[in-house]
Amino acid sequence: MFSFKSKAFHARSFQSLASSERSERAREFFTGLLPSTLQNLAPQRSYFMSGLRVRFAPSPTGYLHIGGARTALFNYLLARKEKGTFVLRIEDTDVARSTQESVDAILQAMEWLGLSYDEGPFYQSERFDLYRQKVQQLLDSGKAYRCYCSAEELEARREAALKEGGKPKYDRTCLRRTEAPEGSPYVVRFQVEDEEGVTAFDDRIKGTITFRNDELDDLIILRSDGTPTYNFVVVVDDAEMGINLVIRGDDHINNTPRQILMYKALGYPVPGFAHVPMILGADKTRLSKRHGATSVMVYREMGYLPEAMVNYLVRLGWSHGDEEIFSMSDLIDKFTLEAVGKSAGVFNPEKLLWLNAHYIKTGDPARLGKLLLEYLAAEGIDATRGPDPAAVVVTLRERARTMVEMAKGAAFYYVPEVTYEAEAAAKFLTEAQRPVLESVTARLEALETFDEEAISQAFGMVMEETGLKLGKVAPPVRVALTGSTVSPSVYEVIAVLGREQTLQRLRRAAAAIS
RNA sequence: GGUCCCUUCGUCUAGCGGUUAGGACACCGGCCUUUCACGUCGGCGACACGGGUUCGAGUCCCGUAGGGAUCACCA
Repeated sequence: MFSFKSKAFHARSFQSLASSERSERAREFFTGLLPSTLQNLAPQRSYFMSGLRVRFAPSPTGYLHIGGARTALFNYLLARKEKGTFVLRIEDTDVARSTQESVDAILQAMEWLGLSYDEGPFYQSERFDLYRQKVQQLLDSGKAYRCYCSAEELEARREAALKEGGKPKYDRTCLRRTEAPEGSPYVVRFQVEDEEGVTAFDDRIKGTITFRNDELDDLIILRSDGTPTYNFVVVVDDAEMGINLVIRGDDHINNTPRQILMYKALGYPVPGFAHVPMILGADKTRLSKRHGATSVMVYREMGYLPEAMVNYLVRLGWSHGDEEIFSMSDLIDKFTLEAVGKSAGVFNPEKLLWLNAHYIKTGDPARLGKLLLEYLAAEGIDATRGPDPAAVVVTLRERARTMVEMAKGAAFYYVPEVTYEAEAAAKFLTEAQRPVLESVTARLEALETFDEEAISQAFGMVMEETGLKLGKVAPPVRVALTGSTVSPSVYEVIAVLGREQTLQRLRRAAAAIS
């Protein structure tokens, strides 16, 4: 079983936990599952978990986007499948660009998707003491050195090197420096040793990847303002938090060899790596705002269900034979890194929409009914009075692909007075149709039970009486009840609306003909 | 430009030396039908290219081309 090496981390982890109500809740949840004698072990980690420790480490500089969500999902799925531990860490070492709003947005999006974590969220901004200590360790052991070159100098040298066709690599001016300039600002660089050698790792998705060490730069690990940089803290934290498999976007492949060198220099075991391919836009470039919505929470606003998003995201780059539909528990059962593809995938909103329609069609009407209320409210419709939302969902679920579409389609049920579409009224609310409306009104009024079966029979009698086919009877009724020529089946609409509303709308329509 | 990664229908993918190269989304058409949908049946449509290895390559190897990522005191 894993044990924490660093006292500093031990103390700080509790500090972070205490700062987060969410992780308190997670802790209580797991604690409740344990025998009372073991409960005081629970805060650190649950005893029934396996050794796998993975993490999601977003940078809080914006909302949770599609790509990040998929990375988080893969981590989550593998942790749950292997009964491992899923750690959430907030990478906010760039204090200027990080915001609490972004942290909240990311947490909210993960909750919406159903991605729960076991430890964290840990904030790197609260762990600077640890990082400085580790920088000092490297300095003391001669594996890092101070560099006094200014950012402007470096930039100039980089450009010069590039212009001559050379590599924009740090020239190690300060490694050879014998006398440190008194009081000058400096950064700390990690020294890449063994320049003749290679650094290789066996990526769980991509296979073996090898880099020549002389391609690697002496990267900056501590800025002149004393704050550490990403490539360093990610190593320290992943090691200190006992992460043994790093699942992240493949834009990090190029960072991996120097991170491995730092693990070794700090005396840490090197974790496994799994680099998941990027998500591209339709033009095959990295997904960005100009490709449309990339924030997962914007999809919620657009009426998407979280299970559709999860299902779509996982199938983008992963497959299980010919299967397309996966619930979260299916995925926890079936997900493997071996079945993750190597190549980047194009984000296809059409397929997401199809999946969303599927989950609307098959979802629990009571749950969707509650959701519908929220989307109706967003449309400015008060649905506190009127038909049961669950019944409304049943009439609309086969013709709405998003909850927003459903809300628009459901509006007529709840408006106090239907607005007739001009063309619909002109065609179906005319003197010629008045007898039909009156006959339907009379038959429905006489009904003892008001269900679809009885309603259907009533229409049968109307057709007999008037000698008209349903194709002539239904349209004026539809317009009278919904204001539109497009709606669910009129029988369903009548049943859901109820006798009182139906008759009232029928009479109003007949009266409107004049 | 250097380095690294990738390459089966428009898109997501199945395939793990022998298949009429399968499925899904999208698109087109038929059927169903009280509107719109749903559903259902069918159609269109791919192994980037060139060399090898092999009795036999989408599958293995090497090139080429194309695409992507990365080269910061961002993460």
